[in-house]
Amino acid sequence: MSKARLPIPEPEPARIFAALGDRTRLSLLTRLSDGQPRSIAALSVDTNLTRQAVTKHLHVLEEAGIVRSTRIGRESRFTYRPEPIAEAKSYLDRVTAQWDDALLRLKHFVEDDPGGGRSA
Amino acid sequence: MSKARLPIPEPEPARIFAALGDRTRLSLLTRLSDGQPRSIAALSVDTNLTRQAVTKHLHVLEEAGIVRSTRIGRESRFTYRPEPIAEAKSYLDRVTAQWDDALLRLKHFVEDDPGGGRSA
DNA sequence: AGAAAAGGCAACTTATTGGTTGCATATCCG
DNA sequence: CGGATATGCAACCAATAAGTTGCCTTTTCT
Repeated sequence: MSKARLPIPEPEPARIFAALGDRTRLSLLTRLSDGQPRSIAALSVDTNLTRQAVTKHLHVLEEAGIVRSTRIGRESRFTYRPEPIAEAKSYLDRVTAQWDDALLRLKHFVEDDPGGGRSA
Repeated sequence: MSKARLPIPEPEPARIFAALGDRTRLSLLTRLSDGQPRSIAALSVDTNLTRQAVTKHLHVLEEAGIVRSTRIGRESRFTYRPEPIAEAKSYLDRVTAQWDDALLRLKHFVEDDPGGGRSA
């Protein structure tokens, strides 16, 4: 039994965040998140970078699972995939939840113990 | 009138995401997000990295505004700051919102035009 | 067929990152 | 005071990232 090949490697949060950690890639992301597939050429206009630079950024996004590429004729179309962004949000939600939980505990501690716990 | 100095540079989303794009820093973040300030030494135990490596990661988090450091006696305490994480979530929410919006438009388009818009 | 359009691939350069070691400084404590 | 604790600072190193240029292949379109 060989391990089933995953079509998409399900990248960990760190890889997703790293892919988002660049202005150019965030810009590409916001353009693609309207659901419209776009070619590299289309994504390269309105940028001062070369087509190859844009290509590299798109590959970074693709390896993070944030976009998918499909070759159609002579062009390759990049399409937004929502799952990794959802995973990133979920991760941040857990961080926030732990923080909120800590605040709540502190509040209860103070309220339930007006003396602040000091025995003196 | 000189521009008022911001105590914290209010980093852009890309910088925040970049700071989150590393396993070690995510690990430090989850430890600090319980609200407890910790010294560098305390954050360096349970890691195979050197203290200086941890220090560098903490500085990256600090420059992204995610933690704040305060020197107390001979040690510097790092404390979690929730604002940048909230900003990151808000950014991802906007991406998701645009995506959802696009899906909704598509749904309406299909429902309002059962012929798919093809005149032939 | 032949030019134009869209990409892929590879080599190369520069800057940044992640990590290390060594040493100096500041505190705390008995 | 003097040792242990906690950190800061600087130099240095290897790997990766960001971006470029040059060239070759595949499609389209007329």
